[in-house]
Amino acid sequence: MLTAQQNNALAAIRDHILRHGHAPTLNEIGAAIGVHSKGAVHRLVQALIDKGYLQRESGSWRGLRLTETAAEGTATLPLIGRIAAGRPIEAIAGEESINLADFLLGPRRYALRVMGDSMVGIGILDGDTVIIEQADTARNGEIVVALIDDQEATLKRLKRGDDGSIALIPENPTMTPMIYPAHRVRIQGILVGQLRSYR
Amino acid sequence: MLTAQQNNALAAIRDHILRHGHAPTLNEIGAAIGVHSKGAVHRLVQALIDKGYLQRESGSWRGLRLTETAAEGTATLPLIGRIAAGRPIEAIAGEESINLADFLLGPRRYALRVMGDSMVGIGILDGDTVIIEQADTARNGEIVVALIDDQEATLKRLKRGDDGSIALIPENPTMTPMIYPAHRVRIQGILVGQLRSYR
DNA sequence: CTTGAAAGTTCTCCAAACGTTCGCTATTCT
DNA sequence: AGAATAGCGAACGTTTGGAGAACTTTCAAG
Repeated sequence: MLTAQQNNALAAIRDHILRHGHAPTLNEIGAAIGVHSKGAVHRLVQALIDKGYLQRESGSWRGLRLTETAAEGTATLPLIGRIAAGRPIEAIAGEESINLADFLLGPRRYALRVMGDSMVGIGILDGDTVIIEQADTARNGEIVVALIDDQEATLKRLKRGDDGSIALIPENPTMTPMIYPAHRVRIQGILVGQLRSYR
Repeated sequence: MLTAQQNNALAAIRDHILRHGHAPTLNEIGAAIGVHSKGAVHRLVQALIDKGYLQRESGSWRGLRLTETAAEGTATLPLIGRIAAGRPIEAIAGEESINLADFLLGPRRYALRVMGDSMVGIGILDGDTVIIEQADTARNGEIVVALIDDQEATLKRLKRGDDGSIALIPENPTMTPMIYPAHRVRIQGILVGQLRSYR
C-alpha cells in the first residue's frame, strides 16, 4: 500500500504525463508535491518502482513509465449517468467511465476553432472547437472541412448531386447551400468530434 | 520515451506537415523550437527516427514522414487554426495545441449524458456528453445540475430571484422557466465542458 | 553541363540539466 | 526505544543538446 506522499508523487507523475506526453524529471515531481530535494523525490520514485506502479528506463532522462495498472483511468472521467428534466439521474448500464482518448484522439486528427454561425443548427457554435480527421473523401451527409478553389475553407455538410456537383450545406436556416462543380471542391477532413469549455 | 525538446521538435514537424502538406527543413524546425544550430536539430530529428516516430526518405529535401504510432499517451491535439466560411484557415497566434486534460479533466469532475432538448438554445443536444464539476453553490447565470425536492435532476441555467426564489431556465424557447423556493433546490454541480462524437 | 544556393550530415567543444548515492536530521507510528 | 517515512543538501558521473565549422548532397537556373 502506498503512503500519502507516494500517492502524491504518483498523482503528480500521472498528471504530468497526461499534460505533456512524457514523464517529469525529479525536480519537476518535487516542485509539484512541494519537496525541494532531489534525493527525497528519488526515494519516493524508487519506492513506487519497487511496488510495481512505475517502470524506469534507466540512463535516460524522463524515463519513467506508468505500469498498466497505474495507467488505466488516466484520461478518463467517471460517467455517472443520464440526466433528463423531471427525473433523477439514471445510471447507464455497462458504462461507468468515458475515455477521452478513445472518444476524441487518434492519428490524423487535429482541432479547429470554429468562427461563425453556419452550423448552429446542429449545435456547433461560434468559438467551439471541432476535431477533424484528415481525409480526402467523404460519404454523403458527412460534415467536412472543404477547400473551395484552393482558397476558402469552410465547415459544411456534404451532399453530392446526381450530376457530379457538390453541395455544401450550412446547418443554419438563414443561410443557403452552396453548389460547386466537383473539381472546385477539395475535401480536407471529416468532422469526428466537438468540444466546448464553459470557463 | 521522448525528452522535452524531442517532443517540441516532433510537435513542430507534425504541425508543419498539417499546415503545409510537406515536411519542414532542419532550419525551419530550428526556428519553430528556438534552436539556431542545424546540427542540434539534426540530432533531435535523428533521435526521433531512432525511436520510431519519424521516417526519413533519404536523399531528398523535406523527406520526413510521420509514422502511424506518432501519437501515443498524450492527451493533446494539434490546433491548426480558426475556420470560418469564406476564408482560408487562419493560424492562431500563441496556441499550437490544445490539451484535453486542461480542457476537460479535473478533480471532482464527472460526465453526464444529456437526454432531451431543454438546452438546445446553447448547443447542448440530446445525446451530448456534458462535464460537470461538483459544487453546492453557483453564481447567477451559470448552468447547473440541480436536484429538486431531492428527486428530480435537471440541467438548467440558474437565476436567483430577489425574494430568495430560484429560477431554473431552460435554453429552449418552447419551454418555460421553473421557479422554486430555495429550500426545494439543491445544486449538485456546474457545467464546465461539453463534448460530442460524430462517429 | 556548369554553377551556386540551400539543405542535409558529421564533427568537436562545452555548459546545463539530470539521475544516483550518501550522510545527516526530523517526524510519526508501533 | 526502534523502525519506517521523509526532507535537505552535497558530490559525482552521465545525458542532453546548443553553437558553429567543415563537408557532402540536392535541386533549379543559366
